[in-house]
Amino acid sequence: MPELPEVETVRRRLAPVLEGRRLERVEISDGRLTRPLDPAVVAAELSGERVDRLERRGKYLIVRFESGRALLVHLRMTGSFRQHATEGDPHARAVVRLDDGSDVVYRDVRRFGTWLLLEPDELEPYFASRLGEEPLGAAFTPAALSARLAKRKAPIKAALLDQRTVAGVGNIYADEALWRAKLHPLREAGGLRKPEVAALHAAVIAALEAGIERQGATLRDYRQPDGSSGSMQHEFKVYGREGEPCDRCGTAIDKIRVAGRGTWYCPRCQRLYAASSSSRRPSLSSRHSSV
DNA sequence: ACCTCGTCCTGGTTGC
DNA sequence: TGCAACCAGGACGAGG
Repeated sequence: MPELPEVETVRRRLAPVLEGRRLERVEISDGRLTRPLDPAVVAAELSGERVDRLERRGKYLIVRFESGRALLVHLRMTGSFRQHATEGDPHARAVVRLDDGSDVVYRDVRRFGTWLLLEPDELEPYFASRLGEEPLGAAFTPAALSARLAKRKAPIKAALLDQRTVAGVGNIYADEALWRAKLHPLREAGGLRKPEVAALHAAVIAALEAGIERQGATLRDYRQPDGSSGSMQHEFKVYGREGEPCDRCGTAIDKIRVAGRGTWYCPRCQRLYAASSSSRRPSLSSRHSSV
């Protein structure tokens, strides 16, 4: 499940390999990859293009060509790139031969990943309708996040998974950000108070930056293009840690299901309801009796 | 307009 | 032991 930190790590590794190179030949062996377009047609269109820059927007990799066209790659669950072909790899779905003679292999066990070739004027509208602010960009402010959450009745976890709220957050980093912000995943998105939104804003950034610093998390299939693993999985505060103690308070991490996704949180640090007033100030009866 | 849920996919794990 | 059922989940479209 490559999310923003994993995709950014792939981008950084692949950029020096691809930038400036001409795609000599492209072979696509998975009929689903370019759906609904014929993969042979897309492969032929890609052949001869020269890579200008490798960029990222949310979880999308953007291969920008000198022609102005762009190949949008979404890795979905199990998509990955390898700088070296492995003989007889059953999950290799495409091979790109570069003009320096090297091959870049795209592999994807579950075949959810997609390649979409866009003309120069198609890129902007494609993202505009699908993605919110880039979380590590200047436009992602507490006010911007607040505006995206306003009046939404959905649980905050569901809102974070919606790419129009903030681009690039997936199931893992949503849980990690909510833990950092001390917010229960079922809190109503539009009901967060201003300081809570501010905390969430900072938490999203912190969680994603921690992931990038660790070169992503390696779970199941995700690998970097050179085959090495990220280490963020060892830093998870809640994700996948059901029953283990919370780093802050020692309470056992709980697992629930929100928006159809496994969701981990600390039941003590991340309360759904504010602590009852009786725990903070004397009850009516005790005040009366203390006279 | 917003929200929830089913769909797509395969491989690893669980349960009988 | 063998095999079926279940689980993982990002984006999208259908339906409420």
